[in-house]
Amino acid sequence: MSFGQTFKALSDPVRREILTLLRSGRMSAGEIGSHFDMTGATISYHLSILKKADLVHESKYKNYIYYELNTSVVEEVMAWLSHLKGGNES
Amino acid sequence: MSFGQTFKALSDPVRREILTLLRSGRMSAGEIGSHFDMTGATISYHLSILKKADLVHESKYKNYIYYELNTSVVEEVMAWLSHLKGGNES
DNA sequence: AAAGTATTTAGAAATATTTCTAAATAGATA
DNA sequence: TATCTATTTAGAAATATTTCTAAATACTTT
Repeated sequence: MSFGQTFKALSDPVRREILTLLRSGRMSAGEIGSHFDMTGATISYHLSILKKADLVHESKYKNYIYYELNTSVVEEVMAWLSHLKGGNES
Repeated sequence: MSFGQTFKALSDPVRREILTLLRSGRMSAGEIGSHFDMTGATISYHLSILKKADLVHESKYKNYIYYELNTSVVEEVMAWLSHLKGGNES
């Protein structure tokens, strides 16, 4: 995991909204796309960025690809931020 | 404050390193720049991004401009991330 | 006031990001 | 098997980001 990749993934409003949608559970690519006024190809691009940043995991079922939040990376980012404001250890 | 701006600011490695430097206290622009193999103009550009994201504050003394971390925005970002992984309230 | 030091601003070049359309892939159903 | 549905990939256009050099600003010291 690289923080650069993770923060870059988090820097786009569409991707943050996708993550927010996934708070309530796994969702297929198409279902995610239906919340946005964009082509499926664009949504797929954003999902690939989130996947590379390991912020989501995918699983296949029938015709669909389901995405779900990976909270462990979210926690790593929080730990980095916590260290930042944490004071002057090490 | 906009999360987009904040995450974008955090997505660059130079800017994350500047913030890490500022963990140990305020520092002048030149002192910050001396830690990088880049022109002062480039460092100034990065500082302006951090400033716009409200991640740092500046104060002037004599010839120098000092920068320091603004931890309150760091906390707002952490709160957003916490909400993300937090489960399904609201 | 003149010269020096610290920092920013302007403008340009190289690179990266975001979006689209069109085509490709993969799996499901008729 | 042929076709339909869901999703991704490729390629291109528009926009944004990062870096540099050169010049401008601002404050200090001589």
